[in-house]
Amino acid sequence: MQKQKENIRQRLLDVAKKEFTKNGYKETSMRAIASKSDICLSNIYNYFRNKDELFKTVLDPLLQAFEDVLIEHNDDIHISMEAFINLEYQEKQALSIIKLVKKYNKELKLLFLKSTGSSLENFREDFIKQQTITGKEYIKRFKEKYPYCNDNISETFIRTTCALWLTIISEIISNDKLNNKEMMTFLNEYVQFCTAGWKSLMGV
Amino acid sequence: MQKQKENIRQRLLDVAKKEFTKNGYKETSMRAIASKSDICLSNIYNYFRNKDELFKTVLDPLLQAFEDVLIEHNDDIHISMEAFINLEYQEKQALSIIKLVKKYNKELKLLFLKSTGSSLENFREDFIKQQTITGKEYIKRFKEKYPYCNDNISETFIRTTCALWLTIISEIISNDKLNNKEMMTFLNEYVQFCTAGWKSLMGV
Amino acid sequence: MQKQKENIRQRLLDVAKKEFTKNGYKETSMRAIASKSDICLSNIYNYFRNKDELFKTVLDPLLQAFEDVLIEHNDDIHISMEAFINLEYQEKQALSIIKLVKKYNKELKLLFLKSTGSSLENFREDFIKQQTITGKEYIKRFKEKYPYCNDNISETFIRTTCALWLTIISEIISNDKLNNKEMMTFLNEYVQFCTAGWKSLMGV
Amino acid sequence: MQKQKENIRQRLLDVAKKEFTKNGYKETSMRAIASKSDICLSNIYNYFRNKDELFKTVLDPLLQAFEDVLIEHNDDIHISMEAFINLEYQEKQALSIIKLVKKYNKELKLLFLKSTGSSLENFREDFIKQQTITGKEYIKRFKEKYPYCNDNISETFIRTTCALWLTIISEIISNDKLNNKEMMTFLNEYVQFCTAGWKSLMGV
DNA sequence: CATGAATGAGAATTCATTCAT
DNA sequence: AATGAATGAATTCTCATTCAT
Repeated sequence: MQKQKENIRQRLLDVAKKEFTKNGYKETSMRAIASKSDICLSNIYNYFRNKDELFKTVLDPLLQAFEDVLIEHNDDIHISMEAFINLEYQEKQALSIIKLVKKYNKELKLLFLKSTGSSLENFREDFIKQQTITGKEYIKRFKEKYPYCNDNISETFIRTTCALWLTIISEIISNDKLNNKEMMTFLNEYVQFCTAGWKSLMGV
Repeated sequence: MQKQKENIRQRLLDVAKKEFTKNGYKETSMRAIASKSDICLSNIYNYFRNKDELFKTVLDPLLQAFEDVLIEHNDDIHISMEAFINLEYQEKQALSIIKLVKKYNKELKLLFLKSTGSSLENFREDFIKQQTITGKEYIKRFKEKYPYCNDNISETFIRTTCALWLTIISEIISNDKLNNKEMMTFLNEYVQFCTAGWKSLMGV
Repeated sequence: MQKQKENIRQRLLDVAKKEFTKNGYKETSMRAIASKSDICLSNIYNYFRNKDELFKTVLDPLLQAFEDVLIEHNDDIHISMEAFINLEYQEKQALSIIKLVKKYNKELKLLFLKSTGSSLENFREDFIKQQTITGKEYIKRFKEKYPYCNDNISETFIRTTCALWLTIISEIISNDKLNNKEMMTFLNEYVQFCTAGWKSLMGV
Repeated sequence: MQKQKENIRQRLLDVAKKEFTKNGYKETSMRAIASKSDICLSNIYNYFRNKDELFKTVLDPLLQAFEDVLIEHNDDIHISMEAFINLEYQEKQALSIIKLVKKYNKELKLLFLKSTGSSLENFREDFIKQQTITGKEYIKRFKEKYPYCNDNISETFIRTTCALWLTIISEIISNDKLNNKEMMTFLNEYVQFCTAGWKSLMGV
């Protein structure tokens, strides 16, 4: 009995993910989810309060992962030149992105490209805002450690680099055919590009 | 043969721009446009064949400007180190972007952020595709002129820089309060960042 | 001035005929007629009271011709074996049909196939009814002249032969490619078929 | 997965048949069907995908019957003089038509007289085309069996006799008050008429 | 006469959600 | 928990016609 319930719930989530991903939040109807999952339309409401909650539940694992990454990243943060020089460190970062992207490819697409109309439609914007704060803090502490560096970077530019981060992810997930090696190549280019950019801007 | 007074037409376009910008294409109803402009719903259809055409007409000036910029840019293209070194040239480019963004702030927001559901919803993607082709061509010709440079850049990365270009614009338009000076500061940071990045990547 | 008026009126009628013929009464909009004739929509109402009147005016010549044919036919009616035997007479009849069909091809199509929704939509039915009465009268008088013949023909059958008459016309007008010779061949087959049929039924 | 009770569905079909028959496909609105059947307008769409499907479902039994008749008739076909001579055979044919017409009186009216605008609007035309092919084939095989007969019959005439077949049906169904006996009388007249006609034309 | 503008009724269809059983 | 049924608001769009100027 209990198993049966989970069964239905999972089937709903699977179908919902698929449909939401294919057509976006707004263009996916509860009807469609019901019929494709062979579950009575009104029965869906026994499992999820409404469409938005179903949507959020679909994205829950990704949202969790995002939070984990942020927490880890913030804990991990060590203000040092290392981030600019240590390629190994950078590669590790890149790999963790790839892992995330691989695991949550569909969900990322959904969250960033297809969530208009849902309560998560501002996630991208919110995320950027938060990351911008973190970025500013980072530069401030960097300045404290390396006083000769230039910390006079406009907030807009910091925002932009955060947005770029998401643009990168969007690019990867939009491009279905990238294999692991191509991803690594790409990320290395990106890392090299940004490293040079930041060094130039901060005068280090 | 009916010919409409510009009066009404313009009022419609104004209200439509406002509403579309506020709620996006899909979430804006013809009803709303009608009532906010005090024009009978069915009367709208004497001026625009349908919602999509109204939307496209709102964006027409911007689309025109885009085309002009592209054409001019392509004509203008001169493969040279100058693009990397000549700050004056870069500043000129930056200024032309600022002008575009200032003039079409709302329309840009609309086109890039709120056009889902309309026939222009793929504009961003199409634009990136086209620009990627131009970018690849540019690198190829650059290599011919400066054979010692590295032209081994992945297509994905080129795509990303094009996307970045649009991300930049999106950032500027999302941030309503930027004055001219802040914009210039920001664009200079961006130019410096990218210049350093490209130099590093291409080994020049 | 007067010329101008006729000009517009005629242009309207021409375009209306074309559009009505193409899409039928109901599916043709006044708007379409206005725009295709480059005449202001509301101006149409200076020439025709409403859509239905425009439609009827388009069909007026045909309706006139129909009336003429009926009157002539009724005057002409001479109850005699001749109608069954005299091939020359029959050929004359056939030719007059061809002439009518050739001249009013489009109008006939319109009247019989595309008038649903207009006040003429029952023309076919009304015409058949009227012709049925004539047919019954004819048989009655035939019986008076040739008492040994069988006049016990059901009304339904008489109706059917009238309907057949219209079916014939519909067939000819549906088949755009028939040339004169083919039409004559066809009509002769029809005449021969009906002659034999009637002779058998009436026992003459 | 929703499965509907037959109850409501049937009520809808009944009302739809009535309304469609009264006003034709185009002039019958879903609104009207909803209100006359006391079923919420939007609820109809839980039973039928759209107006056209509702219409086709109403006519489904008739369409089935038509297919059955055609198949049976084609199997049954035996090229012989019998068709011209054997009155018993002809009467059998006539009776089967009567049965069809009695059973599907309303549906036939609907299909042939009121389906403009629906996806079945060309049924009559399509049916005639198909029957014309069958007719030509029949004559060809008849000629093979009875070489002395005349097989030089124009396609247009064959088409016309097929159309006549439908005209007959239309006549019967237009005339609501015919009882069985009158129908038989009428069909016998028709059979006699056609037999004589065909014999004359084919010279047998 | 011509015309720009308006209009109100009506069309089909979709949707998320609710409710009694 | 499951389901059939219902619903009301919303959507885009079409149309014949009228009216003041």
